[in-house]
Amino acid sequence: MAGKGSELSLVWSRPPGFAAGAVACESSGGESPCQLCSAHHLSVCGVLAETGLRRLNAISDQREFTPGETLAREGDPATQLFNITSGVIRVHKLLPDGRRQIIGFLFPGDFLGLATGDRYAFSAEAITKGSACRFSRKAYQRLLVELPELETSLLERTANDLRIAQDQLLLLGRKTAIERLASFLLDLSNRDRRAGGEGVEIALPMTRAEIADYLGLTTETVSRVTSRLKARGVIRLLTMHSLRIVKPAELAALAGFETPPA
Amino acid sequence: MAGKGSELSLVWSRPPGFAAGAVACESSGGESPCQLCSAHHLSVCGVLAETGLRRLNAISDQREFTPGETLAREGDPATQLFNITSGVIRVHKLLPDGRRQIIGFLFPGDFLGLATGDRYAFSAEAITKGSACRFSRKAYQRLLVELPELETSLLERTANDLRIAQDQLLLLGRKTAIERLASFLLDLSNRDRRAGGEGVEIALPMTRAEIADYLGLTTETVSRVTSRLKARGVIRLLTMHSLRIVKPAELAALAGFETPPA
DNA sequence: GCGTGGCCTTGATAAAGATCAACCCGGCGC
DNA sequence: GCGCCGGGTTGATCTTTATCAAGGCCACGC
Repeated sequence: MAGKGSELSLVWSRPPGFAAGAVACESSGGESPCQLCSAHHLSVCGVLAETGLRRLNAISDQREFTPGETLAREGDPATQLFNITSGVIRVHKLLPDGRRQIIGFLFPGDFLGLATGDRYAFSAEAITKGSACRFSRKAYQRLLVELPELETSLLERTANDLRIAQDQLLLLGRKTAIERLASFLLDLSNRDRRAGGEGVEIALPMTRAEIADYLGLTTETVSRVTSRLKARGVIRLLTMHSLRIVKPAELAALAGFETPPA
Repeated sequence: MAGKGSELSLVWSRPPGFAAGAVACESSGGESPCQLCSAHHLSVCGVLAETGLRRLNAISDQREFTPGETLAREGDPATQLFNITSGVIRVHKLLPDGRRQIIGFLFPGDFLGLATGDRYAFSAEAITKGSACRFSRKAYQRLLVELPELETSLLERTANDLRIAQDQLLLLGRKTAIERLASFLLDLSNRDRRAGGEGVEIALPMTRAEIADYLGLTTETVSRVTSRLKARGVIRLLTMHSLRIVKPAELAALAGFETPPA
């Protein structure tokens, strides 16, 4: 009763950590386009062998995007799936009066679009220019049946996204403004480390307003709290869109990071 | 590279809506125990045919629980998975100083325990007495490889859980106290309807403190806001732990339900 | 039947963060 | 070069919700 007729509910997905796979799915026209994709080792498709990759490639095309461009709109039919190969995307939900909650920021290797039901439950817009592999949802679902390792990988990521969302529930429900910002900066730091960086110099491609809408705060509060962290010598602003973590331990302590009591 | 060695990251899962399946997985000792399970049509295992069910049943045992009992503790090795067959469970995370965020309430048919990494990222405790099918995580993961329809079903549910979590992000990040409570009551109403009820008389098995920790509020605020809804004639309290929705439309309007602007 | 404890409600006050407002700064177009 | 504009910071005030406190209700045990 499942497996073939079931409407798969895909939402969006990030690498659970270091993906161990080999290659990815950017199709740029060369003889093995996915092999050249710079997001290969971070993507769901990273688990696929030559054959599977070719099949995935066959149903994908490349989509470039520029800042402000919309990839998906909340409420629209969810016909397309994306695998981000470069650039940064923000994903958000709106209330009728315009209040916005940013659900997440997507970076290369993240997967976008797999929504419960047949309509997007969120909007996705580009923050920077970039590119993504685009799939028809139907075709992707059909392929999933035939590539169980892809389905397993997707389940893994979806479960990981769920864990991340649950961490964010704790943040939004119970953390103070400074704890929220500290947690956010540590997340960015960890992401940078997973991508091979030092996790010390952090890029902030998003605006203060976007950070605010992600952390359930206002721009003013984000700005004030940033200043407090700066004043305490925990961070140093390099430019408007990059900073350095000077005291990682103090930042972690402020974040109340994942340290349940005895 | 995936599919067999991959560490599956199972978290917890609910029915995406009406599950169309046939039978479920409670093992009570009869000749086809799963067939008799009252949660069969709500559970992941609902998609399995006779053979698959028997195999699942072979690796499961029945676990009864009483109010206050702990099924999983945040930080402990995540060795067990549960499929709730009766009763209500609360799932929460803690900050070092004891602040609590309830991640969700689990009802019959919900799936619990599939955590990223090898430790539970949350605690799960019984609110009422009840029972669950218990599985070893390892055995379950092994079985998933052989029962692709089960894996598909699990992916579907995990994606659905993710959508629910994202709705909750919007609630915690951007909704006011009264909007949060209204949304919560509508969720319970919808759940009741999916379980075959009218969605009008709502059971509240949890305490005010638990509602507060789910909605990112305090007990006092939950109590005050409940009183306001009562005063406006939107709801009527029947007992401490059940109420009637008198004006569903008004409640939905207050909840700001999923109605993004034009 | 009475006392006790847990849970809930309501009131008074306090605090965190939102809102309103002014100003700064840097980039861009003209 | 100058003015404009979007984004960011900082300050003053206001609002929402938390916190502190008191009291009510109900179930349970003795």
